[in-house]
Amino acid sequence: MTPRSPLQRLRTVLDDAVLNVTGGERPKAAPTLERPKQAAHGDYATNAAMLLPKIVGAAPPMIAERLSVALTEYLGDDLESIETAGPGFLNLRLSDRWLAGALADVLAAGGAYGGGGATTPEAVHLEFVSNNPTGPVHIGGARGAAFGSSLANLLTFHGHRVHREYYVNDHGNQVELFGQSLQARARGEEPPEEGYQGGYVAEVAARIPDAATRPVAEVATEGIALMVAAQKASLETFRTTFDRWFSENALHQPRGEDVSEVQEAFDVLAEQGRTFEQEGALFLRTTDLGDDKDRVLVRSDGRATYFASDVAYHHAKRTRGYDRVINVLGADHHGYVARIEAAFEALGGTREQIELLITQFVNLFDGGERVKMSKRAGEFVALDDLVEDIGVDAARWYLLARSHDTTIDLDLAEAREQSAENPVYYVQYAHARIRSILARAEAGETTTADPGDGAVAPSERELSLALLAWPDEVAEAADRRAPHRIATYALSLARGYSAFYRDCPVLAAGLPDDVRARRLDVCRATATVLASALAILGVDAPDRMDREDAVEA
RNA sequence: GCGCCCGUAGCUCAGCUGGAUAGAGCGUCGGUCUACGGAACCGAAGGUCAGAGGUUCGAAUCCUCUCGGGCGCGCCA
Repeated sequence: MTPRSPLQRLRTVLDDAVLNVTGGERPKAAPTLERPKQAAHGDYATNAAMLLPKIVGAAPPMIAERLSVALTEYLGDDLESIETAGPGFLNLRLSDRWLAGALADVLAAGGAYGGGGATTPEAVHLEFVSNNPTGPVHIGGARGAAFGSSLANLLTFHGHRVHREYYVNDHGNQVELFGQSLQARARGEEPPEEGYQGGYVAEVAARIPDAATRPVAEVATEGIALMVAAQKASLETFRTTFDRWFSENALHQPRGEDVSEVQEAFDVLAEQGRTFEQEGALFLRTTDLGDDKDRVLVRSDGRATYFASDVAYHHAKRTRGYDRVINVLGADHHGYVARIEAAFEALGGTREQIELLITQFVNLFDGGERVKMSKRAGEFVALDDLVEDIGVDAARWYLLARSHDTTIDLDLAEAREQSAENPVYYVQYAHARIRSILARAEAGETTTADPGDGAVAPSERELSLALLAWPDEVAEAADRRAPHRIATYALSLARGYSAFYRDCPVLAAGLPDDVRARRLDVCRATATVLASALAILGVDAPDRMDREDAVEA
C-alpha cells in the first residue's frame, strides 16, 4: 500500500469541498488541480467552479466563493490564501508549514516516491525491437529499444507487471537467403542478388566452421544464432534487456503429441468461423474486423505466410494470460496495425487489450549534413555505431526526449557535445551537484556564502511544488505511453534546481539549523526524483562528473 | 487514389482526453561572477501554433476541408 501523495490528499479535500457545495453530486469531469502558468496565480489553480454551474444553478464566480469558504475551513492553517479569478478559477496558496510537511512525506517515501500509482495494476506483455535476426540492430531498432525499454521501466514504476519480449523472425525465406549469403561469403563469392550485402555477413560466415561446404540450412541456423547473440550484446550495452527471446520458428514445430501453435491458432480461427478458402489458399476474414482486405494465412502452394506466424504469436500471447498486450512497431510496419488488431479480435481478444504503438523514423545528421543510409547495400547506421559515437546516455536521451509519434532529426554533432549545451549532461550535472552538496553536508562542512534571511525563496517554493508533481507526471506518462514526458520533466526539474541553488545557499555558516535542514530536504528530494526519472529513461544518474567521466560515457 | 503519422520561435522539439499572457533546449545578442561543483547563472530579441471554416463561456488542443512533408498499401518478411 503506497502512502497517498500530498497532492492526492489535497485533491481529496477539494473533492470534499465540491460535494459540500453541490450537496453530494459530482461533476462529470474531475476538477483539475494544477500549477498555474503564472506565479501570481498562486501555488495551485482549480477549475472546479466552472464545472458546476448546471449542478448548482449559479454562475462560476459565485460557486467559487462558496468553494472558497469550504476550502478555507477544511484546510485551516495549511492554507495561506485563496482567491477567485478570471472566469471562475480558484487560486490557492499553501502555507510554508504545509509545504514542509509535504516534502517530509516525499522523503519518507524515498526512491518509491511517485511510483506504484496505477489504479488497476496490469500484467502487460510488451514486445519491442524485433529486429530481423539477419543483421545488426539498426537505428530504427535503436529507437524501438530506447522507447520500449523505457516504457517498460515506466509502467513497472507505475505499478504494472511488465514482461519484455523480443520476437525473433527465424523462419521463412529470409533465413534461407541469409544462409546462402553466408555461404557465398565463406566461398569468397558475392551473395545472391536479393541476398544480404552488408560487410558483417563475411565476418559472421568466418565464425561458422566449414560454412563453405555444409548444408545451407545448417549455416543459416548457426548464422542466426550468432546474429541473435550479437544483438543481445548490443542491446544489453544499450541497457535494454528482455525476459524472453521468442522464436518464430518454434511456432511452427509440433509440440510433443500436440500440433504446432500455428495449427492451433488456425483451429481456433476456424471454430470461430473467421477463415475461408479461396483459389487453394487459406484466408483470415479480417475485413469483418476493420481491415481493408482479407489476409492470406496459407498460400496456395501450402506454405504459411509471415502473417500466419504473427497470428499464432498473438494467440500465444493471449493464452499466456496477460491483461494487456503492447507491440512497439517501426513506422514501416504501420500498415500492419489493422490486420494485427483484427487477428487479435478474431482469436477472441478485445480491442482494449491490444495496443500497437508506432515509432516514427530517425533521420541522422552530422553537423547539419544528412547521414546517408542505404539498407539495400547494407550501409546503415547500427546501434553499436551510434553508441560508440555519442555514448549510451546521450543516445537514449535523444531518442527518448521526443514523442514516439514524431520523426526525429538527430544531429550527432550536437549529441556528441559533452557540455551543458547538451540537455542530458545538464540533467546529470544537476544530480551530481546535489550529491556533492549532500556529501559535504554529511561531513558537517560549511561555506562562507551569505546565508540570507532564510525565508522560503520563490525558487525554493517553485522547486518544492515541482517535486510534488512527480506522481502526476509518472501517471500521465505511463497512461499515455509517453516516456518522453519524463525527459521533459527531468530537464525542467534540473532547471528548477539551478534556480534554487542560485538563491538558497545550503551549507552557509550562520544559516539557522532549521533552514539548513529544510534546504537539505529539498536537495535530497530533488536528487531522489531526478534519479528516479533518469532510471526510467535508462540514463545514468552519476554521483560525480568530470571531463574524463564524460568522455567515457 | 486510399490509410496512418507529422506541420508550434532561425534550428530541434515540448505543450494536444479544451482553461488565464503558447514553453524549453540549441543558436543569436547583452550581462553576472574569488564559484555550497563554472559542465554555472541572469536578461533580451524571436510566434498569423501551415491555412480556412465549425463547436464552445473559452481552441495550439475537438470536428470538417485545403495545402505541405514522411511512411505504408504482396499468396514478401
